[in-house]
Amino acid sequence: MDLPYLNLTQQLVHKLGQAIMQGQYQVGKGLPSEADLCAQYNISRTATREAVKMLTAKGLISSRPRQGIKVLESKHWNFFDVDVLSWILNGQPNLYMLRHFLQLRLPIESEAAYLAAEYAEYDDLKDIEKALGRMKNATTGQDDSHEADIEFHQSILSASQNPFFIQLKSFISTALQVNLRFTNRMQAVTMEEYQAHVDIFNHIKNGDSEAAAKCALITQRETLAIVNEKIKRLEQEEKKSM
Amino acid sequence: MDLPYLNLTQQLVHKLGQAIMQGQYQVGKGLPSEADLCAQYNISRTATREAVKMLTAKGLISSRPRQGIKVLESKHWNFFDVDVLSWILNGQPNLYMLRHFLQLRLPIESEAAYLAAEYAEYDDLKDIEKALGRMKNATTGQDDSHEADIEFHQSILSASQNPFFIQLKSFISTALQVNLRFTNRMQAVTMEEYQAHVDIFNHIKNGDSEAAAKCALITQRETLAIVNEKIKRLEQEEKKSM
DNA sequence: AGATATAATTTCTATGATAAATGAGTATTA
DNA sequence: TAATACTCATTTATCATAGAAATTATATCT
Repeated sequence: MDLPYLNLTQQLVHKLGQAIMQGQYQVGKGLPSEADLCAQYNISRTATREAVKMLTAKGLISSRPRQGIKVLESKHWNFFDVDVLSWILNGQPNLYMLRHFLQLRLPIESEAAYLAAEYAEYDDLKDIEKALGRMKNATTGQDDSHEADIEFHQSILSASQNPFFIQLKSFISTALQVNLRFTNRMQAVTMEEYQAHVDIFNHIKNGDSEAAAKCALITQRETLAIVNEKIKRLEQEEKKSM
Repeated sequence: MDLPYLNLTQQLVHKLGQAIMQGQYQVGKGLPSEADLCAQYNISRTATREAVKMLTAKGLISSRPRQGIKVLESKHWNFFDVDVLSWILNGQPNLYMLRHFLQLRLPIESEAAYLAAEYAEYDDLKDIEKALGRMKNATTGQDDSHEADIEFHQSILSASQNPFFIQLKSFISTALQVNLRFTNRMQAVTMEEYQAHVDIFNHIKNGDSEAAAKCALITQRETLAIVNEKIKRLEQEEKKSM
């Protein structure tokens, strides 16, 4: 694997980030002081402080004289930061989290399709088409269905020509990986799913923004309905066992 | 004003952040080296390095030995970070940026209304109602229309019970301020606008998620249409003058 | 009781020194 | 000549130490 070299500061950033997401340090309560962190992780104050600053920049903690280092409330966390997101997912992903993801993806991707229909350029359409090709191959097991799926969604976000949607590419990509963890296998793309994606592409190509958005919305609402159903069953079981 | 105390590190973070957004340092090209920054801003290496780390955490720059400090491509920037966003807006807001904002707000706020209709709790409804009250007063000039508007949108995001939507509150709030800068005055809320908001609230209260979403969507599409029209006219004028 | 001063704790800032990573240029070798 | 290995200069990364500043708790005084 092409794992990048991480310097001490970044190592600590990741360790602390994960520790926070695993609930190792409670919200509002303090982390160890600067000096204690140095001792615990056996690194210099410089590196420790820089790590703290990076986590501060991501909205996870605050650090002030006398008060020490505190975990902030989750509403301050930058969920759209790829690091933060991955720490959360590696921490304690659950069905509720998955639902939250889907609830956000649903409107975003639908509107991205809408915008793509209006603003997509030639190269964007080529990219979407390419992803569709991979997806078709995945129906017969000739390509990785998961990768193809991600590529399709990303290409539509790119086609929106909107920097905010483009920024969300990494967010969506990460979100799709959680999805995978729950579905938990290399499921082949069904012919139905493939067809739904083809439909979206055609609407985009024809510049029919309303149809593209609607089509994308329906697909996602179905996925969300499945998760909601799962949660419902889960909650009923919990109720029974009480 | 209650401007918070900013330490040297954070001061530099803001200065550099704004400088980058104003295009003072070109993407791909390097910023001054660590040592030069110290000299230019007359602060220690410690503070300088920590500022660089914070900007790195926000995706604006990268810093490596020998290579120095470089501005990353904008696709790496964390647009959803409030600091980054405000730097962008203070940098060079324009109609295209405003359109990008609206394009994102549109699906988000619509779906937030949908979710609010499904998941809002008693207190959430109270908050929305309170914001509506302020908005009504704003129609007769008895309250600040801008503040009331922001409060309304925020309360709906909160009611969604989804942490991602809740995180977007600060984003939306900042975005609304750009909007204000373009409309550029304390316009009173019209009775029509107020009524549209009341409708959304009623749908949420009745748990009619589809209607709530649709209602919110329509309002926003209208706003967006106005901006699109403005841009169109602007582009035609530019064409003429060439 | 309330205002004011003092003290203790923790981060913030500054500085100096050394290590490590990186890339370019140079020499070496097949 | 081309590929490889080596050296060197540059820049950030890390460590260590010292003092300043901010914040809170406590004690003191009126």
